[in-house]
Amino acid sequence: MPTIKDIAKAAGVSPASVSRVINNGPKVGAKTREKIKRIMREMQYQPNANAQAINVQNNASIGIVLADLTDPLFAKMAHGIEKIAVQKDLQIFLNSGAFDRTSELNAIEVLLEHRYKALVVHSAMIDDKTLIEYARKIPGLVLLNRHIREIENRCIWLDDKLGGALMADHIIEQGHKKIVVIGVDGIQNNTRQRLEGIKAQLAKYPVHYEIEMLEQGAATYEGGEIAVQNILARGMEFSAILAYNDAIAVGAVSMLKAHGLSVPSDVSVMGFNNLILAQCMKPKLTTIHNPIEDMAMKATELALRLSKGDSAEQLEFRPDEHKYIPELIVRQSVQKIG
Amino acid sequence: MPTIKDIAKAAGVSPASVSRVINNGPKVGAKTREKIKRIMREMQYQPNANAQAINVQNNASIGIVLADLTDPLFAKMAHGIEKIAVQKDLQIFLNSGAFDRTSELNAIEVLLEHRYKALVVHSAMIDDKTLIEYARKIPGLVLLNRHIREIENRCIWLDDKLGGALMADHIIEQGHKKIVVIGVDGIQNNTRQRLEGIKAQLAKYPVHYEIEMLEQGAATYEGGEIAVQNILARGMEFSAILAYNDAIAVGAVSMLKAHGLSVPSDVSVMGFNNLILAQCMKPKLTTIHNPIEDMAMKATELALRLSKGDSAEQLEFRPDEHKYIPELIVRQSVQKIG
DNA sequence: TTGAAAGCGCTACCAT
DNA sequence: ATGGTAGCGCTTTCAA
Repeated sequence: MPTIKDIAKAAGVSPASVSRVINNGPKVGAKTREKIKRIMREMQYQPNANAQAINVQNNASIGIVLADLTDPLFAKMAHGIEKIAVQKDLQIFLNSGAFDRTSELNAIEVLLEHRYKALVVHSAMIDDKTLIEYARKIPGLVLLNRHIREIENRCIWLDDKLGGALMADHIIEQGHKKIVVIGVDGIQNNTRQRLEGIKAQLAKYPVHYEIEMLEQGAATYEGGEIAVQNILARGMEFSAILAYNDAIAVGAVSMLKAHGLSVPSDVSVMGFNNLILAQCMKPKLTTIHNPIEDMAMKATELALRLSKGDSAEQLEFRPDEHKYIPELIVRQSVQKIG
Repeated sequence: MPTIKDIAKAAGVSPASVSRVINNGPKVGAKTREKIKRIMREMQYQPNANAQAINVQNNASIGIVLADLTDPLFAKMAHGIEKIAVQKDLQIFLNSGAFDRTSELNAIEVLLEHRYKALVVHSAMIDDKTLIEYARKIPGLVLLNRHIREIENRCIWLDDKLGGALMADHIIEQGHKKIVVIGVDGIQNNTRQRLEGIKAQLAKYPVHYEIEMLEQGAATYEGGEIAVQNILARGMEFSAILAYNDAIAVGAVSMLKAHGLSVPSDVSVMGFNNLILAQCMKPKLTTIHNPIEDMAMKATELALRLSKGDSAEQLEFRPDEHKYIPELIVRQSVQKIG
């Protein structure tokens, strides 16, 4: 693999000139430039990005950490980030945390060791305190899909409380009084926020509601099946299920059917996120739209801006630009009762 | 940001010793080691991966290129690759090609510039010739989900012909004679292979079949909807649709319904890949299982092995270890007719 | 416009 | 067990 020196020698010039050509720098004569280019092509020269990175401060690419590659929401985030990257002609380097605290931390560390300056981090398992420290230490770090008050100017998040409220409102309007919420465990506070939103909203109505919270492991189809099995096994009474996401909702519907309960005539079910899944389901899933792709784009732009030197504090902080609004999507999985 | 020299100075030792400690090397006294470790912690030392990479030949991490982050099949690939990475305690760096030839090429180049030695490439848009050149040039490059005869010892692929044959067999057994195949355009030869498989299989039966091939853009839900619209607009007659993947199939089902045709009583539909989507659908989708996760794991292991110096030619090539077998999954979207 | 040379942060060899 | 030091491939002054 030829180095810059080999090229220089072959072209009869100095390494400095070759470097200038590589970087499209000025101060190289036209014919010299052409000659060097030709030789580079002939010798199949390939710059060594590591050597370049060691010299220049600035690693322009964007480093991203995603909690879980298997989450379908991931695809949307990745897509949003990618859009910005393509638009600005930047590279993205993705590291996955596999939904595990240690891996997530490791993913961040690796990116830091490679001296990425703009970091979009979607962490589900790292605690607030640690993330705050990171944020303080790394100017270009932005948290996607997470809200930590102390560093909220560095966060892009969904108004989960509102999301919960929207769910509650809809389900109340349809006359439901015995409600089961299926959340997920882990550090993620989306679950808690939404539950708060749900409860707060219920409290506004002058009726007594029974609400059960069920936190179980996986935010997946299988997770939804298991959750419903548990609910049924416990003999709970309920007419509605509010699921943490669409996949859980779909799994729940399937397990309900397996037990002879049909949706929405026997049980109403709501999902969250409004992924494709929700609209191909039968019955089509009533859910909450999550503008995660927009959020990802915003987070990327922010990370890029911050990494360019504008400190977060200098940027005026407008909460409405950081907090995104969920929306109720009414379809067919909720039915009016009593 | 402190360097190795700063640490050495602060600890009153030489950079060499610090380097040894960083790399858990031998030949450092216990107390010296502890002292250096302490100082590193105190000064928040963070190794510079670029500087490290410039010295050691070997970039142990795995570079991966994926054609499209938004393809749900992607999640499975990524997951498979990740499994191996975690197991071997290696980092993965992912670059996306956004389903565009130039981006895919660029993604590979960037990885090469960073001197990644093990490359798992899932390219949909780069032509055979270019990939062959890359494979020849880069010992650790493996192609995932693609079969190029000239370098098949460097490919991990699905037997798409068999996949097509399985579809054909099933649909024939159910008595269908007018069949529409929905493929996708682009360089991808999966479509062609499957079509070949379908046709070859049909030819074995002593009956006349009408088969229409429709290549349209997106391998998505929306793509499926559009395809069915086109089929209907052209006034084609058909009793069965064989879709390129589950998403298309689901979109097709939805559009059929919108036109008053129900599945499977009016039209039978088959998907491909057997993603979660296929089993939450109503009717549950009859489809072909694609063991893409296993394939991804295999590709990663192979890339790793090749990058370690065993040249591909030395490794005995056992086709059955490179060619994966699809499987028919019978559910509810295909019905027996006349 | 061009070249010489001093680093960038780290590793690894050779001494001690 | 430790230190000195010559690179790794590249960029970037500073001189010419």
